[in-house]
Formats: sequence, structure tokens, C-alpha cells
Amino acid sequence: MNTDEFEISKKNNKFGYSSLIRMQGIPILFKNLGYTLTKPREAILKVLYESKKPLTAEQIKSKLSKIDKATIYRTLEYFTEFRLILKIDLRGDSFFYEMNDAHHHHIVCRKCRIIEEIEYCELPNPMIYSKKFSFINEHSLEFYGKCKNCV
Amino acid sequence: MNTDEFEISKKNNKFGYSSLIRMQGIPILFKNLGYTLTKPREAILKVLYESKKPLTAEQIKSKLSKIDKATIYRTLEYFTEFRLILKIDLRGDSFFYEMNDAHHHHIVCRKCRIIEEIEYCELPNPMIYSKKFSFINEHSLEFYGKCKNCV
DNA sequence: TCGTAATTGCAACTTAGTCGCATTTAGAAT
DNA sequence: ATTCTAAATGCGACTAAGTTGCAATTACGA
Repeated sequence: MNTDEFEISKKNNKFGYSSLIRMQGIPILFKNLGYTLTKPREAILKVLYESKKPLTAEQIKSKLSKIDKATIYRTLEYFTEFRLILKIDLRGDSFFYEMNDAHHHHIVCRKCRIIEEIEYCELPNPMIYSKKFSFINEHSLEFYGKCKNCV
Repeated sequence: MNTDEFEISKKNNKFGYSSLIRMQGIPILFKNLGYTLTKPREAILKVLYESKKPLTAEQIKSKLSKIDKATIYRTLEYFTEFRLILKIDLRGDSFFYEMNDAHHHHIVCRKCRIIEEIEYCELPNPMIYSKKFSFINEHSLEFYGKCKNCV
């Protein structure tokens, strides 16, 4: 992963994807930002945009049978660097991906793996103090327990 | 993973491993709790206990060349269920493991992957409100940024 | 010391994810 | 509109983390 590009894309991504969609100007915006929106990329983005919960690469692939596995993974990596989507770890066998719009976290049931989104977040990254780090601009926070179905 | 055993072991594990070590009574304690401390298990626990930072299964294996890979993984899973150690994800290629003593979190450099431990934590699990969950008793919280070496 | 259940070592396997390369496509130039 | 080129895709082979089945070994109570 190119870390420079990572920083740049993070800075550029001041509008969430939902705004991009509404603006109907995705290809132009992509172009202005120096990115290319191909058909596979648009299809993958649409799946994530329409999903109400985080999806694994495999789940995305199963909805887009014509798109190759390698393309799925490369595209997810691309969008993650771009900061358009988030790659999250919920202690499963693979990573999950979701649109990067409103900041939120998750509760995961240790038994059935059901995922609930929660808005709770009172963590201001910059307030964390560290001598070794020059900046901290990201965090992951996930909760684990048992859902009511699994008691 | 047997979730019943998970709950039981969590409840029993009221003393950290540091206390166990000091008490010099590990095998007896293990036995009383219904667990067996074999030589491979003790060796793996010792490596984790003496390490100042979280280790991957591969890193542990490299320090214990006689112990088989499968045993390493099975033992780490065993101790994790037992709640004697923690399995943590720092967005690398594999999981990290560390002793489950004082509750703390990590800062990870996105470039060089250096890990710093931080004590900062003001997250009371039970206060998180959810209609779908009956209890939430665990969370993971990791911070990401760039360390001073990587600017 | 013996017997049995649990643990280990080994090797084969699974699966998420990656990589190299030939083919195709997007978009700029003509 | 057509051509050109760099970038993206598809394909298949590969990697590496982690798992599994099973025979050999070990822990530990009787």
C-alpha cells in the first residue's frame, strides 16, 4: 500500500459516497480526484452502498458472479486507500468492508456472528498521547457479547 | 470454539497470570480449574509472559523450534478460550497474542507496524445500549497512525 | 506401575488473499 | 470517430495462515 496516496486520498475524501451518488457525478468526481471508475468498480461500490451491513470480499463476489476474485480484492484495496470504504475486522475469518460515511462501530455476537451497528463513539484520536507517534488519526473499536437469540 | 467453556473460563480467571507465576503453583491451579499444563503449554505461556510486546503464532514458533505449528495454534486457542491470553488484531497478516493482565490498548504505525501499548481506556462495556444484545462484555480498541520514525 | 483420556507431532488440507502476465478497456490525443 | 497508451481486468498459479485427521506420546489418577 502506498502510504503517501493513502494520506492524500484521505484528505480529499471530504464528501461521503452518499453525496457522490446523489450528485450523479461520480465519474467526473473520480476523474477530478485522479481516479478511474470502471464498470467493475462501480458494481462493487453499488453493492456496498446498497448493503445495510458490512460485507466480506466473498459475499461481494457472490453478488457479482462475472467479476473475478482478484479484481474484487484489488478494488476493495483501492477504495480503502482512497478512503471511500472501510476495511474492518470483526474477528471472523475474513475482513469486512462498508461505506465510509457516518463514523460508527459494531457489536458482534460471539456465537452467531450477527453484527449490529452502533453510533456510540466518544474517542477523539488526537487526544491520545504518545511519545513515539507523531500522529494518530484512526481507530477501530468493536464490541463483543451475546445477542438475545443466543442468550 | 465452545462458547460455554468460554464463559466458564472467563469467570474463573480472576487472577492474572503474573500472580500465577509468582505463586509458583501454576500446575496445581490449572488442575483445580480443570485444565492441564503440559510442557509445550508451559513453554508457550513462558514466551508470552516474558515478551514485552504482543507476538504472532509464527514469532512464538520461531522461539520454540521443537514445538509443532499445530500445537502452537491449538494451545493459543486454548489459552484464549481460557482467557489467560488475548488474541488481538492489529490489521497485520496474522493475529497477535499477549498475556491478559492489565486492560490496555495499542497504537500501530501504518508504515513500519511498530506497536505501542497504551493504558488509555474509558470504555465501560455494560453502558453500551443495544436492543438486540443481552450482554456486551468485551471490546477491542486499537489506534493507527504514523510513528515519529516514519514521520 | 498401569490404564485411559487428553495432548502432541506429522502431514495433508483449506481458504483468504496475492501475483505475474496476457487481454481488454477507459479516456486522451489526433 | 479512430487510434493510441497506460491502467484495469481475468485467469490461473501461488502463498501463507491456520486447521484437521490420525497415530504416537504424555499426563495423571487409580
